[in-house]
Amino acid sequence: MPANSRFAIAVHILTLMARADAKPLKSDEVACSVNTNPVVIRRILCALSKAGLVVSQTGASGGSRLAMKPNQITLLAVYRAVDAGDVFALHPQPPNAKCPVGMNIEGALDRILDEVEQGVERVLEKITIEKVLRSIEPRGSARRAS
Amino acid sequence: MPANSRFAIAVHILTLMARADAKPLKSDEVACSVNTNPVVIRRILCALSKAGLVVSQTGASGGSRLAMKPNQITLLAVYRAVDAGDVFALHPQPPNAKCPVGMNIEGALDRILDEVEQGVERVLEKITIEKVLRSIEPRGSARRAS
DNA sequence: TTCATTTGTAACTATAATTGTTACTAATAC
DNA sequence: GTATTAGTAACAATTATAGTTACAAATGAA
Repeated sequence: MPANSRFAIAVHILTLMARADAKPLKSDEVACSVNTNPVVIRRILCALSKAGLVVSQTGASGGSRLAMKPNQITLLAVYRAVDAGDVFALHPQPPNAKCPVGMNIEGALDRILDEVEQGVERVLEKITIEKVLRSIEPRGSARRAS
Repeated sequence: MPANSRFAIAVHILTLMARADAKPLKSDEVACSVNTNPVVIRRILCALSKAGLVVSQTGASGGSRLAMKPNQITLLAVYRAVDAGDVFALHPQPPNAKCPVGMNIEGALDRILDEVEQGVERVLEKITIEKVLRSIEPRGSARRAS
C-alpha cells in the first residue's frame, strides 16, 4: 500500500481538534471523520503526543486535545512528528565502490536529499493548523490570527 | 521495499553518461556501477528516453548516451522523467463527507501538496548533472561548488 | 544474407511497508 | 467498582518496489 498518509491524517486530526477548541476528542469520533479504524488514529495521536503537539487522557470522558494554540502548530512540526518518510530513496544496494562514480554518488545524493528536504521544510514551516482550519471553514466562525 | 530509488538511480546513470562523454554505455556496464540488474537500468533508461534526456540504440555496439549537454539537464527534468512519487499521500479512504472538516480537508491537503512539490522543484531546478559530476570527481577536472 | 549483440518489455517472485483489525492492559472518572 | 478510553502488541490483506528470466525487435558487422 506504500506511500504513507500519516502526515495527511495527522493534519486532519489536528484540524478537528483546533475546531473543537479545548474539548477532548475521542479516537472513535476522529476515526469517524477520517473514515478509518480508531487504532490507526491512536497510533498517529501517539506520535503527536510524543512530539508535544497533543495531550491525551485515558479513562471515561478522556480523549485528546491540542497541547498549544492552533497558530503555534506548524505543519513542519507535524511532518517531523509523524515519520513521513524521505522524498526519494537512495540505492537499494550500495553501488560499486570500484567505479569512480559508484564510489561517490551516494554522498552526492545524500547532500541533494538534504537540500530537497530543506525545500520541503521551508514550505511547511510557513503553514499552521490555524491556517488550514481557516482555509476550510466555509465562513462564519472563521477568526483572525492572534 | 517501498520508497522508490528510481530518481537516485537515474541521477547515477546520467552522471555515468556525462563522464563517458559521447560514448554510448550498455545497460550491462551501467548495471555494474549501480550494482543491480540490467533490466532495472533499462526500465529507467526507457523513462529517461521518453523524456528526451537520453538516446538509446539497439543492436551490436548500441547503448545509451545523453541527448544534450550535462549542464542542460536539471535534476528537475530527471525527477519529472522518472515517476518519483509524491512527498506525502492523501487519505487512503475518502474522509467522511458529513463532517465539515472531512468534507474539505482533501482539497486543503491537495493545495499543501502542490506547494510542497513546488518547494522540491525550486531546489531541483538549480542542480544540473554537470554539477553532480563535478561534485564527485576527486580532482583534476574538479571545480569549486557554487 | 546471416549472425551476434543490445534494447525494450512482459511476466513472475520475493521483500517490505502500510493500513486495517482484534485483543488486551493500564489509567481515569463517575 | 465499574464503565470508558488510550496505548500497544500481534497479525492479515493490500500494494509498490526491485530483482529476475525470457524473448521479440532492431541494429551493425561479417
